[in-house]
Amino acid sequence: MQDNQIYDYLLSHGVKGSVQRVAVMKYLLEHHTHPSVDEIYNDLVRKLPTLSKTTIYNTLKLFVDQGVVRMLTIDGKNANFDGDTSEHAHFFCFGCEKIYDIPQSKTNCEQEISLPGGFKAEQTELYYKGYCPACLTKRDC
Amino acid sequence: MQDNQIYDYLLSHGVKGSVQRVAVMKYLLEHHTHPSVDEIYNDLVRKLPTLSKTTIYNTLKLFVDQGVVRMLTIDGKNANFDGDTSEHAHFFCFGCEKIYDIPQSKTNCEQEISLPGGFKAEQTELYYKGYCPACLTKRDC
DNA sequence: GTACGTGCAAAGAATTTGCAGATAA
DNA sequence: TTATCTGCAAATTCTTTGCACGTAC
Repeated sequence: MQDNQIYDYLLSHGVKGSVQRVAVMKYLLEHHTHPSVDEIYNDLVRKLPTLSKTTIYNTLKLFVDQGVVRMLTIDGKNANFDGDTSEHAHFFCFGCEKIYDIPQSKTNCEQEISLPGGFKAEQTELYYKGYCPACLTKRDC
Repeated sequence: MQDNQIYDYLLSHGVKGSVQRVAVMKYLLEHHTHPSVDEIYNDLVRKLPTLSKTTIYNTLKLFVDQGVVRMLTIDGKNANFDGDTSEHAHFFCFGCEKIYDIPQSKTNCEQEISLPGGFKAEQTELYYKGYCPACLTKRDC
């Protein structure tokens, strides 16, 4: 994906671009690994040697506030980030500690409807935790 | 609720009791406020002046591992704890930053079924985020 | 007396803040 | 120019660890 496409993508979400911001957004669009701040930083600092972790924090906070990126708190330790804002759930594997995308249809979880008592949800996060197929095989259970 | 009932409740979940453990469990059963480590500590230290925050951490970790307590990572900052392990979702209000319980029926979210590709979920967490009725009124929207 | 629980102090890790220099419109 | 963005260093906060003492069976 071209940098100027990403620049426009950010602009359309109310975020002014910069070399660093485009790099972070590009990273999230190309890596569906739900990276942590550290992972993003360690990968990007090779291409942008002067990059600072503060900038990663600033950038991700901005992206999350503008709704360009989702923050996941599934692993209980670090925050993880997802450039895919379409409706889907996440699965955290206790074995390999990776986060997997899980399709989430209205049929699977009708989350918009029927919140009682006037609660109004702007976001929904559905987290599953357990063992992924590969780790299940290793453990024989 | 009597301390010895709580002692037995813990024992039935494989946790040996102690003054501190019973106090923490009692606190969680009596306060449905989804408290953080600090809130639990600050309240309990008045009754148990020698109480240490390390003990709260140790105790909660033990409880979560044994499935007596649920850990919530909904607020993105601190961990919160819930002594109610029955199936229900949580709602985090951006205004008052409180966590509310939300009924979660199979109809609302059929989470056990149909995880694709052999994923096997042991836990499910459904988080809503938005504004609670009181905060919605204040903001007029 | 042996194993386990508790609590202090220190260490470690993650994130935020203050501010000065760099950059872009 | 003028506002905004970046990045360093320090500060803060949250959580974990190591270890000595206490407690219970």
